[in-house]
Amino acid sequence: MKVKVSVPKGTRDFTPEVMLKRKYIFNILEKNFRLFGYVPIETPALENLSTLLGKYGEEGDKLLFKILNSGLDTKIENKEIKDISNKGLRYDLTVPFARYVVQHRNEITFPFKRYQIQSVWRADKPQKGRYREFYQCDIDVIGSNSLLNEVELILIISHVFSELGINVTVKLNNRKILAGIAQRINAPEKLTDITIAIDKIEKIGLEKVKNELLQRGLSKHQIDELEPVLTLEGSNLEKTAFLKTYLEGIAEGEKGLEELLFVMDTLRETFPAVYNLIEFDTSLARGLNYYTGAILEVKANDVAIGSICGGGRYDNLTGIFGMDNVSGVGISFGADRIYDVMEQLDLFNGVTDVPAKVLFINFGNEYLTYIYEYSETLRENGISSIIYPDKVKLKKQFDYANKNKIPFVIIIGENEVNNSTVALKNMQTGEQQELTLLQAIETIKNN
RNA sequence: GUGGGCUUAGUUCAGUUUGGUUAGAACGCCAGAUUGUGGCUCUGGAGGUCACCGGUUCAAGUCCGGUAGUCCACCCCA
Repeated sequence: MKVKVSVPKGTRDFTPEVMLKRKYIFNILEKNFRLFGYVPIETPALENLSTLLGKYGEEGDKLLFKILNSGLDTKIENKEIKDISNKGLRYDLTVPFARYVVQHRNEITFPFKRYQIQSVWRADKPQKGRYREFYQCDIDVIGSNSLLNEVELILIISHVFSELGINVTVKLNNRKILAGIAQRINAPEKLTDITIAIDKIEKIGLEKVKNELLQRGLSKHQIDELEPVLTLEGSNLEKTAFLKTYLEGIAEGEKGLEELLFVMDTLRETFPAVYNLIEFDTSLARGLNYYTGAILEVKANDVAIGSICGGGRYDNLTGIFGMDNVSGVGISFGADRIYDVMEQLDLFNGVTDVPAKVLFINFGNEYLTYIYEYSETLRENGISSIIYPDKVKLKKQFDYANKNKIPFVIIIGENEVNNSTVALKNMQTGEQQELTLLQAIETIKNN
């Protein structure tokens, strides 16, 4: 009987072909994280609901996957959520990390630089570039207020995406600037409404944003005062020059601008090429409400997809768990979206791995001792090798090499045994040579 | 959470407009031509309860309703 099988909505299987490409991305990320001295940790897929709830805003709470308590009756009627569920799947890696830091505070030497590459889950409605289970690759520095951490994160972004071959723009802003703007128009309590509305300026245009602001309770006068910010254009320096005047006398706003300028100036003076990726964008808001300072988002220049990396500074995330005065800053690379971007731009061309470099043809057990010995020698030389397990017709064995993109086939039969050689066939060119094992190894290595 | 499109062989899709005998193609798969040499070619073969459940009808892949999945937009977000 035939059974219909499938994976749950919004989740995916990864085939070997896809996994080899994903590994390529993860390897580049991890290599760069290590080069900057970040160390790995992992946390459980499950967290206590009390750890997760209330950290991501109202919207985030709704998107949390909650796990039923074990030992429940099979029928649940009229139960409050707190009665039936006290655990949930992690929604991101930052909040579990804050929990980790608080819990392990006595073992950690600050500033603590960690990276974490694990999947997260959101009960979102899936669509393009949006999955219910996806990987985040986070790096955070916790226990340091220095803005040099922000500088370093942007430097890492630049390294990673240049190595991957993706042209990006790093959009930069600061929550304190946004707060200052809200204060400037006498609507500090409307900060969230303002940021949600101005975030859409590029998408829906000035007039519609003004309408939305009216609906969200701002006065005509306040909106007029806000308008120069909404229409702000020009170079980073022109924008910051405007805000310097606009935010004059508003302490929080001035502080935010000062932080932003420090990050930008440092990069301009030391890494001009990296600075050129940066765009100061007053409309960048970011939804997660634990951010307090710098916020940033990375967009791919050549593909229309949501942000592929984002993050910022959070001054008091550990405070929620009872550990005050520990500031953190971090970013999260969205591996699945990076994959989609690279696939669309055809950037995997020639970079992906093959299952093995060499396939040994099986002519029967009488040649097995040679095959085993030779394949071990290849492996000692770092050359991955497969022995075809069945003695079947050559066509099938060659087909296997083709389909798995294995570049070389080694044939050992009666002739080769008599001559103490191997027949090495290059599957791309079709060229076949009778060589000693050492010569064969050299040929494979040089290819 | 709101709105829309789609679902037919392993895959990509025709067929649905106008209901009518036995649902097609390409690619892929298997076997042979070719028992120590793959990609090309030729020959043959397997593979479908037309997503599921129900309704209308003498008759449903085709019309109607529901469910699920999937894709897209909005909301929000990686």
